[in-house]
Amino acid sequence: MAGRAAEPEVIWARPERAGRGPRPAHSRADIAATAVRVADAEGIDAVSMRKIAGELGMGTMSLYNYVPRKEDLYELMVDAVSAEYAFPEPSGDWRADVLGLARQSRELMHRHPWLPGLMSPVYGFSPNALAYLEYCLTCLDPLDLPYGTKMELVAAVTSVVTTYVANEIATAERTRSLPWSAEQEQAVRIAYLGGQVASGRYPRLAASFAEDAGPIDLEAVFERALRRTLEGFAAE
Amino acid sequence: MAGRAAEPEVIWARPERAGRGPRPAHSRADIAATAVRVADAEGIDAVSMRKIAGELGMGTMSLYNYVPRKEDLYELMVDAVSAEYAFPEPSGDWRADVLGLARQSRELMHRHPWLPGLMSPVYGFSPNALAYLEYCLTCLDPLDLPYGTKMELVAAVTSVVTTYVANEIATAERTRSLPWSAEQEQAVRIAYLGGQVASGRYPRLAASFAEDAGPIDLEAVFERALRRTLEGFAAE
DNA sequence: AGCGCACTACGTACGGCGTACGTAACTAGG
DNA sequence: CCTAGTTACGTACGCCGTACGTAGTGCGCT
Repeated sequence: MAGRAAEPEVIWARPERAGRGPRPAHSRADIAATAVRVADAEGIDAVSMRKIAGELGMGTMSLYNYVPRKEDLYELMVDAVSAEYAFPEPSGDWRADVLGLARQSRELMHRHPWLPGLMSPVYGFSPNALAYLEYCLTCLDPLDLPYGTKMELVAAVTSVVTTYVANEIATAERTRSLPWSAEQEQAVRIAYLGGQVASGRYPRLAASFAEDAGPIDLEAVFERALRRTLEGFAAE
Repeated sequence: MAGRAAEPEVIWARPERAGRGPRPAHSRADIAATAVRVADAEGIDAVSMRKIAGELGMGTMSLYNYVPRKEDLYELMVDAVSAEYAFPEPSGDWRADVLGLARQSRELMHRHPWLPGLMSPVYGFSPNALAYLEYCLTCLDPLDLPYGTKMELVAAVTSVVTTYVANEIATAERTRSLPWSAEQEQAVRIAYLGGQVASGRYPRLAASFAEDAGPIDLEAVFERALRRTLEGFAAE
């Protein structure tokens, strides 16, 4: 008889400790914490099965007993940092509560800059994700809308937060960790962009660049985007 | 004297044909089109420097004469498919025009499912991206807002489109191309989720799942998200 | 005109990656 | 107690991006 066909995996459905066999030497929490530490310190590309196994003092392939595929390791990481959320008692002002949560998300992503890149609809069912979602819905209790719409609100906020913070992080990361200086990078981009814009093919872009041009306050942009998103639902 | 230090690269600033040396045997357009074709047919993971060079009939390392880093190849790809946009004369109804553009984006991403994953603020300066941005601003001419705010509108729409279509594609892709059937996957996820929700720890989630539960119309969700986003700016 | 240099082309090689597979030790359920 | 399923781990395969060295080529400058 052929071996069993591959089965769908949801890592959260698989028990941490199997009945038979030797007692596992490590816990899922250990593994996740190690991967998070490595990613925070050396970037997400440093998170390889070899590296994490090494950090844990186990052979590379032993890690596969705990984490069947690398993607699952990412899933563990996202769940692990999601435990950092604080869920204070909802105030009754759903807008303020959701804003607070979004700000927490932003801080979380700044603490773990690899997080936006791992955000995926697929990871939406980890234990801490469920708790997060339940808390969001609790904050939205005062809002008289069907749950379907509330879910869309949560999705919209998540989308805004993820995209905007990803942008913040991308620009910040490019500043450091590149073999050339930020000034050089800026100079090259400005020179190129200036040339294009000066060509006259993009009059509105040119006008846009000419407009005031004070330094962009990323946090203010973030707050505005959030408020607009919430207003869209408040009006509903 | 040591060799020159690494210099910042903007591929669009580097001329396609250098003055000296033999005439290049391929064009950037060829290369981009080949990479797009491979990504469309076999997925973005099939786009490797070796593979693309092979498809073009050149040695692997020759490709590096055209594309200094793999990231630049991605940038070429994004720019290439951005040429598929149609830019009809703006109607004067900025909302309708922007909606039309967003729908074009959605279709573009469905034609090239790898596109959302390559979207990055960094690629915002390719020739076709500039043309897209200029056209967006043209559509927004009737709207009396500073260019800074119009740029935020464009960013907000882009964010919504990218996130939502990425979700659509992720769920669709997981359905095919997995070694197990969609029904199995569904069954496992439902079983796990059902168990969690039934535990009583997530009463609002449970209520949400219980609510009507007709099949989700992804396109309708997309349209609603867009309209809410635009309303946020119309009210400003 | 002709020289030199920047460029094209390409093979080889290095150090990584994810992970399939085989083997040995071990422990809990029947 | 036995045995089946688990843990642990080394080896190996086929990929990947790309640094580097070498050879040939044709434009720009003197």
